Amino acid sequence: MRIVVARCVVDYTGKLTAHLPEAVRVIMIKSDGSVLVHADGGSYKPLNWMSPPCTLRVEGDGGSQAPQTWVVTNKAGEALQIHILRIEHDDTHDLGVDPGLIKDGVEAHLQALLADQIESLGAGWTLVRREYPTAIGPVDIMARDQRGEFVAIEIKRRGEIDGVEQLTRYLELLNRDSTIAPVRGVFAAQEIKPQARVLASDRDIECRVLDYDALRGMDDPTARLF
Amino acid sequence: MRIVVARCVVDYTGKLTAHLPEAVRVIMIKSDGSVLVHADGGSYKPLNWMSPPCTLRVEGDGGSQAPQTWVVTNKAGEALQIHILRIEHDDTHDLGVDPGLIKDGVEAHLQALLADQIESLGAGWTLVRREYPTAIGPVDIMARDQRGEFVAIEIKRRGEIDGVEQLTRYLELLNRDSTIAPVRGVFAAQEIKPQARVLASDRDIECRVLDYDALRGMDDPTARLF
DNA sequence: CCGTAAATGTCGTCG
DNA sequence: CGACGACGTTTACGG
Repeated sequence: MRIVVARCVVDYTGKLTAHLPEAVRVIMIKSDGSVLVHADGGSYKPLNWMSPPCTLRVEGDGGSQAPQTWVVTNKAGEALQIHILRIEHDDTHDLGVDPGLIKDGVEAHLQALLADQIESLGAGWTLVRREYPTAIGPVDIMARDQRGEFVAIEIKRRGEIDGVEQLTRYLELLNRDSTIAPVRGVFAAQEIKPQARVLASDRDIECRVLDYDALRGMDDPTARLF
Repeated sequence: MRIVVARCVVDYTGKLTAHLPEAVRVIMIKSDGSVLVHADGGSYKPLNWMSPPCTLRVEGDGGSQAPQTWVVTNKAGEALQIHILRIEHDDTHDLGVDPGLIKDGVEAHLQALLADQIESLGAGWTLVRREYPTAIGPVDIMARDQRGEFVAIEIKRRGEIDGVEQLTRYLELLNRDSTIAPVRGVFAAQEIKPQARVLASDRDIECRVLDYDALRGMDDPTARLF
């Protein structure tokens, strides 16, 4: 990876047009050719960038410190032009291949925990299957209640309106199938936004707030991911 | 901004748990305290990060090159631990305040172009207004067709299911208003995904694919943003 | 500060 | 390779 600190002007043309006036910025050039232009603030998103695969070409190089333009292009015709006015720092490091990130705690894990502890939603409930397939996509969990009636469960970390819409579409479809109807819905999330709760209530969908730590505590500790 | 290249092990605990095994990575520490951990690949998203506002504390510093741990925390109780094993590079640069990004060509621009050329959707159509207000948010464009009936137009760069849901919510609300009902819907986007098209069709919403370049070409060139 | 919608979203997974 | 949904989404905008 090459790391350059330089006074520069940057222009992007592609999905949109963007322009950065003259200032000192950090330019990262990764070994796959991708380029990030960072300011000293904002969050992790660069001011401008080009994603791989792309190629970098140097124009008007009149010497190592002379003004020059770096042009990064890709197959889609997008272009990032970096006009270098003065280089303050320029260094290249060999980082090697990164071993990558190990994650835990996302929706998939919530789903696994809840499937293993389906009775936490109601006594006598049984698991039909996870990722229950339908024509418009899989239902997170299909279960049956103590009376044997089907329950479609949609799981989110944060429950918002679009999650209720998603579950509504599933329920509409599932209830056309006379072999399983009636199917009711449960919207389960670690946190449910008020507007989502209102919409769910309006559609007779039950909301359940999940306690991730409690589910983990009840879970078989040998099943830890790491 | 401080830029460090170091062999490190990184752990994040917060909204989830994440672990990065030992490797050489680039660590950016911005002046607002935020931290990014980048590998030499992937896209602009760091492997791990902490967004501002947050604070960095150094633990177990046994000398400038000795193993040490940087702990970045925020008010929400999230923590990023960076175990520094060996520093290959460490430099600080004063970038000053960035003048910021100037953008053009996003949905707002599509909306402006389409509002100016509303007849491209149908002969005799007239613009009622852009950002037509409703209780649940503004409709991108409200128009009337050649017969004077109202048409609510939702504009996206990429038309997906959630855009159709959004327009559906607007239409449901608008059609309760007897002074403008019936209101029909048009889903307009540069690109419309098949599933979105199916859902729109099911709800009697018309899909229209927008040609951005053609709309620009017809547009008054003096109206350029920059 | 909360809530919603947009994003050059990016990233995984699965067909 | 494209479609689809999740994301520690982040970010901008309005009430």
